[in-house]
Amino acid sequence: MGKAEENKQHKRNSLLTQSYNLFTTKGISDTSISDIASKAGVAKGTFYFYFKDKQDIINYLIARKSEGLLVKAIDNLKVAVQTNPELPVEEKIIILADSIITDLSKDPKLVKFLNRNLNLGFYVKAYMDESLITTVNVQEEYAKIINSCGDKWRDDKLMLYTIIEFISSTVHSIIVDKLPCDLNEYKPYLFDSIRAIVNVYKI
Amino acid sequence: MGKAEENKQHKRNSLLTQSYNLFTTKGISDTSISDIASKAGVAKGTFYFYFKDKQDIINYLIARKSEGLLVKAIDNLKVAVQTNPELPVEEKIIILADSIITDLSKDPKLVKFLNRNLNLGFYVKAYMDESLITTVNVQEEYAKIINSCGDKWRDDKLMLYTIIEFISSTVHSIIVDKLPCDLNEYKPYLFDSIRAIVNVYKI
Amino acid sequence: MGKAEENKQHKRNSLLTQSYNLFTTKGISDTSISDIASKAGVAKGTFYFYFKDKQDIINYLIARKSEGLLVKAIDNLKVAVQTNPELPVEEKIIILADSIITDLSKDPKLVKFLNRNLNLGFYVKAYMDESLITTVNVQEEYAKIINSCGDKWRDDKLMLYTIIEFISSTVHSIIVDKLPCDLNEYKPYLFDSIRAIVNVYKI
Amino acid sequence: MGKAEENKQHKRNSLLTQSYNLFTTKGISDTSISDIASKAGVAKGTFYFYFKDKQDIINYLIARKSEGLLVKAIDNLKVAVQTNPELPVEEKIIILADSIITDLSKDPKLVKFLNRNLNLGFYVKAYMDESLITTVNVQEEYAKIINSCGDKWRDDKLMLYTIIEFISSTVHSIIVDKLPCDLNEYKPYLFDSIRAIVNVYKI
DNA sequence: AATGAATGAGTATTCATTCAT
DNA sequence: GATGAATGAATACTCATTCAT
Repeated sequence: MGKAEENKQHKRNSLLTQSYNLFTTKGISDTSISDIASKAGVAKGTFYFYFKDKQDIINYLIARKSEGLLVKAIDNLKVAVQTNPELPVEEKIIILADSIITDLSKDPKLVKFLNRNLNLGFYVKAYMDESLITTVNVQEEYAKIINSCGDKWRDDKLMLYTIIEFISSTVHSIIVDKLPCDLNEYKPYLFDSIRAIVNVYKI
Repeated sequence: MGKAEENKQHKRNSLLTQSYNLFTTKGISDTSISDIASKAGVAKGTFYFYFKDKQDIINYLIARKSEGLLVKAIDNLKVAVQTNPELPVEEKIIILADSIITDLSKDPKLVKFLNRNLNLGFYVKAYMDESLITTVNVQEEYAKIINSCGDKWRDDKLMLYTIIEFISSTVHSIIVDKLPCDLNEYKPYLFDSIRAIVNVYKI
Repeated sequence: MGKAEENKQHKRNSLLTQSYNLFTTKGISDTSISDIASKAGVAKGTFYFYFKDKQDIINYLIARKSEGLLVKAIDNLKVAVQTNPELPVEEKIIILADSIITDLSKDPKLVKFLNRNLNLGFYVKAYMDESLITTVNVQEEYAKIINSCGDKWRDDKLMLYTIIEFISSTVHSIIVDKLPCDLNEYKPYLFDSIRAIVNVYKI
Repeated sequence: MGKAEENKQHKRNSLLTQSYNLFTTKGISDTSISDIASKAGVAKGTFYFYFKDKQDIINYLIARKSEGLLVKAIDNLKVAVQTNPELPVEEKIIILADSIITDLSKDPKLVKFLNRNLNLGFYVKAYMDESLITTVNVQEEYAKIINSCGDKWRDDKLMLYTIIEFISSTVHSIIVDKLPCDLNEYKPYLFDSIRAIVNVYKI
């Protein structure tokens, strides 16, 4: 990567970082492109050199942020497996879910920003390649985990979709609106529900 | 209700109906108050006599539409119970869910409009009273159904919350984006998952 | 016309007048809607209440201005006819043409603004009714003049179209660019040409 | 011409060709320098190496296109003269006019692009030399034709100016707006009018 | 209760042009 | 000769909201 290319990456990153800050503090619709550009220290037109429009940068951010959560969850799982190699799949998935939920609960602004769109980071390829340095292929990693045990599945992709949707939607109201109850109160139900869903997909 | 009062209700209804049509065809952000007023045949200023702003009318619409779904589901359940009085709770809930999902699948524009906010129609009281003629108290009815059987629950409200979030989030992507699979393909998994979740909440 | 209606007409007129001044001094594309609104003493949004966009107000102006020329030419002809009632058609048309050309030569900015679009004021009905107070129907008047004599025509409307195009295009370069010669030098040729064209259309 | 020089000419030509395509399909004001550069396969900055700005390239195009029409008309006339050497001037001019009109009627986009500016190709020297390979001096050729006969003229240049303006303005509306009548219907009047104008300039 | 004229802040977006490489 | 990243001024247009009638 030449010096010019480095500089481009740097500006692009600055736009992503600053826009995320503005989106989560002022709100998406109250953040103008002008705001973003000036916070990032570039001219307004420069924004349009790097991103098509506001939705474009939002999509990159969702991808980036949700992939971050998913990658960190995998890392946490790997550690847990080292100390306890014989974990059943359900418990592996619970560990993943717990990692994600814990991170989200620490960052309500992120929850609000993702707005039940966690799945976008998992499924929508379009926004992943360019913005991320990670070489981890998230989908592949999750497939590995699910299929590393002796269990057979009715449809493993559908199970993952279901669980991610389940987590991101139930947790959203609880973290953002603190309704209908506290997260800690909800967690046991949530984890039991996840275990139950996993069992539905087992043959 | 005097003639004047009737006229007011009529205008209010016209605003609600026409705004829903515009929201679902042009999209919410591409629909202006001006559009709504002119379609409803009233002056722009009149809109503000009936509703605070755009979000206000949206909330009334979500309440109206989702309550409609929930009420219809109860009706369908009542019919089913008449022919089969000994239905277990799980199956009652499946009948409710099936009614809601079937209605949603027939009306993708409604799904898009509700945008995973089905719960709003269930929980947010504020927008219910004025806009609806129904005298059915939805929450009460659901409580009755769940507790009409011998089963005891760890937390019946939380169960309902969980199931409604679960349905509205998983079904949203499937109906709107037709991803990751077809609704008919997903239904068996969905119903099995609901049954599993119900069991989680049983003592 | 109520007071409110009068006020509206006044604002509309102010927008037309001020925009014409700006268009002819700064040029059309260098005049912004903002400029027009502020000169007319109204808010930017108010411009859009009266006119669709810049082209809309331009069309009204062209109609207004070119109709003005055509109406004045008729008036001049009427005077000439009073002193000399037996004028042949050719000479009547020359008097009309002379009136138009004389007015144009006194106002090069108008020539530039009309930009060979004199015909628009004659043919395009859409922009005439609202902006003009005149009750003179220009087209009808011209038809009367042409058919007031014993002559028969192959196609009187086509003749008029031809002559107006002829005048507005040849005179444009001469007045705006002062090329290829002076207007006074060109006039005899122009008038002879008009007479010749008139003869072409006589049966 | 060295290889580098050839390459330059090639790029210049590409810019001219591609900009003409864009101007006539998207319209002049909806075509940006960026569009032109990318279609021509060069960088944005390169455009400015070859042309001053948008108007500059437009002028070259008008010159190129209208000179093309005028040159082709001369060729057609030469052929006609071979079979019929005793043609009177009027008819020679009609042959030229017919050639130009026929070409224009086949290419309404060109008519729209030239926008009554046919004369630019005839008179404005500035844009002729560089862009054209033709060694034909159009003005000279036309002078030759007009003076090849026994006739004497009051002012031959003015006649030519008048006729070209006359053709380009009347034909413009007819081809672009299809108003006030069809070209074929108009042609006899047009040709008769041209003959009449020619006679006006004869001594 | 209803109107609709008026507001003017606000925003996205474009684009010609420059200049360091 | 060529590039394309960067600029930032410029502009059209929208729209929620108000308020005198």
